[in-house]
Formats: sequence, C-alpha cells, structure tokens
Amino acid sequence: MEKKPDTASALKDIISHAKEYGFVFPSSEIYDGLQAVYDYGQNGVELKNNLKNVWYKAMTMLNDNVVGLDAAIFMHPLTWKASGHVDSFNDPMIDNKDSKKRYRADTLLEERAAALEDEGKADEAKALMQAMAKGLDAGDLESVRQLIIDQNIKCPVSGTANWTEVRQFNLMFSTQVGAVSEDASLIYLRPETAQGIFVNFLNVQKTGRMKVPFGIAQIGKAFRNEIVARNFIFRMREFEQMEMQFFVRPGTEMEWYNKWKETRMKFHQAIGLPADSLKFHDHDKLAHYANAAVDIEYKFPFGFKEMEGIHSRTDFDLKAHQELSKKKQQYFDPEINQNYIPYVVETSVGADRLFLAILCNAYTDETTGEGESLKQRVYLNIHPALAPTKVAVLPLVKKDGLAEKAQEITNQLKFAFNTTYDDGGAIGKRYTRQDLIGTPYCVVVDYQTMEDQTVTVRDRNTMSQERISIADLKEKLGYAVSMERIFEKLV
RNA sequence: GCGAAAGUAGCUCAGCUGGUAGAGCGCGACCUUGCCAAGGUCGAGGUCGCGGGUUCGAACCCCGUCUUUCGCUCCA
Repeated sequence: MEKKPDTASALKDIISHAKEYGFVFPSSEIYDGLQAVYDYGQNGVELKNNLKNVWYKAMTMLNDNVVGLDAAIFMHPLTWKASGHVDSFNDPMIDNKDSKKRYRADTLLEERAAALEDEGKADEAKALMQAMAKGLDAGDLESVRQLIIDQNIKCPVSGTANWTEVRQFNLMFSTQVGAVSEDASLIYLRPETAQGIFVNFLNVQKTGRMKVPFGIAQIGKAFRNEIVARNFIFRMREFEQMEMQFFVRPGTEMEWYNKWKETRMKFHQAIGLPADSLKFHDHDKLAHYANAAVDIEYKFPFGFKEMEGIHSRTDFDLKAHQELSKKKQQYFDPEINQNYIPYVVETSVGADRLFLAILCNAYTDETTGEGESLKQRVYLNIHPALAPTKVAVLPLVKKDGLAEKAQEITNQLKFAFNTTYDDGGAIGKRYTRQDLIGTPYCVVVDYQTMEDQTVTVRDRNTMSQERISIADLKEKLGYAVSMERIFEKLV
C-alpha cells in the first residue's frame, strides 16, 4: 500500500522533508530568507548535479551532432534588444482597487483605441496611441494613468474606475558594469540561456566543423524578477535551465520538432517519472518567436505544470541578431549548395523543476502489514543513478572487527561512487536514515562476513537482502547505480 | 500586488483569562544490544520570526515588518 502525495498538503511534506534532510534550504534563512530564492543542501546538490550530468550526457554523448557550451551570464545589452526581451519584459501594470484585478496599462488603452476605431473615431484612436507611446517612452507613468482616467476606462470585473498608480514591472534584473554608473554601463542578468547559444552559433559551427542539423547544449543560471513567485522551487527568481538549441534546414523544422518531442518525453520516463504523471500540452497562443510550441508537463502536487518547453523558434533569433549586429548569421549548406539562416528547435527544461518533479515522485509514505505488525516508513524512491548517496556500508555491530571491515569496504568503493559509512545507533535506524535520503543500497557487514568475505546488500524499495561476495561489490553495485541504465532506455 | 492562514528546539507540536518556556521524535557521548526508527544513563540545543507599543510584567494584547503556504493576478 503506497500513499502518493497529490494534495496541496503533500507539497508541505515535501518541503519539510527537503529541508530536514539537506536537499533544499531557504536562502539566507538566518535573516528570514529571501523570497523565491533557495539553496541546495548537501544531498540536494548531489541529486541536482546528477540530474544535470545525465541530461548533459544524454544530449552530447548520445548524439554525435550535439555539442556543449557554457556562455556567460552577462551579455551585451543589445542581445536583449534583438531577442525582444527589452520590449516584452517591461510591462506597465495597473490594478483596480475594487476588483483587485491587475491589467497591463498599455493593453487597456489599446483596447480602448480599437473600440474608438470601431466607432469611426480613428483620429481620436490614433491620438490616444500617440499620447500613450509618448508617455511610455518618457517613462511618465502618471500620464499613462491619466489617459486611462480621461478615457473613463472601467474594470470589466468591478465596473469601476478606481485605479492604482501605474507601475513598471521589469522582469529582467539589471546591474552596472564598471565602477562608474552611467546609462551605457547598464547590463542585464540573462533571463534565458538560449541567447548565449545563438550568439555563439557561428563560433561553434565553424570551429567544430558542424554540419546542419546540429545542436548546442548548455546548462546555466537565468534570472527573472517574477512578480509572484510560488510553489517552492517551481518558480524562483534565480533558476537553472538545461537548454539545447538544434539548428536545422528551413522546412525540416517540424520533423525535428516532433523527433525531439518524443526524445525528451522518453528521457523523463527513463529517469523514473511515470508515464501517467507526464503529458504534452500544446500552446494555443504562440510566443513571438515560435511557430510551434509544446510543454512537457509533470503532475506536481499543485497540478500538471510545465517542466520542459519544446519550441520551434524558426529563424527569429538568428535573424534578429543578424539585423542588429550587421553580422551574417548564415550557414552554407553544401548538400543543396545554398546559404540560409537555420531554423531552430529548442528543448528547454528547468533543472530546478525537474529536481522538484523527481523529489515529488520519489517521496513515498508507505504503510505495510496490518494490526500488530503495521509498519510505516517514508523513503525517497530516486533512480539509483540520480541518488545523492549510492551505497551505505554498515557494520552490524561496532565490535569484533566488524567496524574495521566495513571501513575497509567503504574505502574500496568510495572511488567508484558516493559511498558513506555509518555505525551510529541500531541497524534499523541506519536503514531508515538511508531510506529518507534515497540511498538505493545498504551493504551490511555481519559475523558471516568475517568468515566467508560476503556481505548482505539491502534494497531500498523492496527491503530484501541478497548476500554477495565483497569482491563482486564494486562491479555489481557500480552497474546498478550507473547512468548507463538510463541511457540504455534512450536509444 | 490583493485576500486568507501560519511562524515557539533540527523536525512535529503543546503552552488556559498576560506571571520571563515544555513534550515527543531527532542529535551527541557512554553502557547494553544486534537485520529494519530497540532499552538505559547523561548531555547539547530556544532572547518564542523581527521591530515598536500597552503593562509592574508579553510567546500570549495592539501596530508595523519579514518569511512561508493557499486563493486571485502575472508568466515573453
């Protein structure tokens, strides 16, 4: 009998567990924390690194035509002009005090202008749009609010015109480069990692002698000044993306889009997420850069939410960079003897979201037996290749040389994979400690070990034990905890 | 940003109409034991989220603030 968390309170259990067992801590907690920022603890960092590793290797090792990149977080400010982020990440917002609804101030005015045009007042509409543009360009938000009031625009929900001030929400973080603060030195922390790949497209293509189709994979931090951050590490201000941009010949993008859709879904299942907790969600409204977009959603305790996005980005980005930089972003395709700007299929998964999905899926509150023999335990059912600690070596008792023997085995295994030694407290308690952090195997040194050089290996999920020879440990456990087991499911 | 709830030991919580803090679990040492959170002894750990105010006296009442969760809202 297993109880899987699917209610909102389940998230609380997972957050508590994550903190109590060293996976995720609130940032700068001794100062009361910082909203929507979290730190990964001693076990969290292992799990996250394993996840990043398995993703990166699945991309680069398993695909001959995908290579890696690690671009800087700081980029030339024009990058964000070209990508559209400067324009689309700055929204003037206004709230209605009665309905508590928030609107984009520019949208309200645009709708009003459209209504005026329908009424045949095209001149008035044009004047309104010009006045709005003037106000926005000058950063005069009060004048924008005044326009809304002058036009007597009412909230469709409350029907009142009881508006707050207009406030600018900038989703990009900015900072200064250099000691002197001037306008020219203002730069942004990247709101996505993709642009680092696009601006390096030709560098990689030329120095790596890459032929289209090929991909560039990158893992890195990105930053967004979210207005509302919710759901633990699901939406953070500082987060990590694992992105791969795949450059293809125009016209073939849908073929690759579909191929990557399937490949990525397979990946999530291979690392242990159940098929019925995953689904595709097609975008109805496409972003300015895409001609097809789908999310892979995972069934979090707070519902099916986006974990990964697969977008057909067309040539939007490379073309925009070519126009703004005046540097050609073309590829010469020898097969068809033609120059073109490649189209791009992007796969972009949130490392933190994937981490959270793994944690939610792994958290198991299990009750076995009934009556007197009723047993309850909590364990993390993490894929062995992803588990922070692979093996715990435990002496059944500390005396009679068992502890020394267990230390010796630990020293043999620790070069091959994360191995821990524990002799504190009763054996049952030590099993439980390992269950709680998702260690897949416990090796126990008992009295028989001293006679025939065998140990028992206890499986986390089944709690069953198998006796094997010490000499075979490294090989047998090594394979059981290897990423190979994940990769085998991907080909 | 709005509304609701919450914040006391590492965790889960108790603490009555105000009288300067407790339990269980966990943690550490030692003893005993030895295969699924065993028992015993001893011990560490909290200016009750933070800052004001009321009061002779505040974990408790009032105000502010921070953080978290939930519901709105937002999400190129």
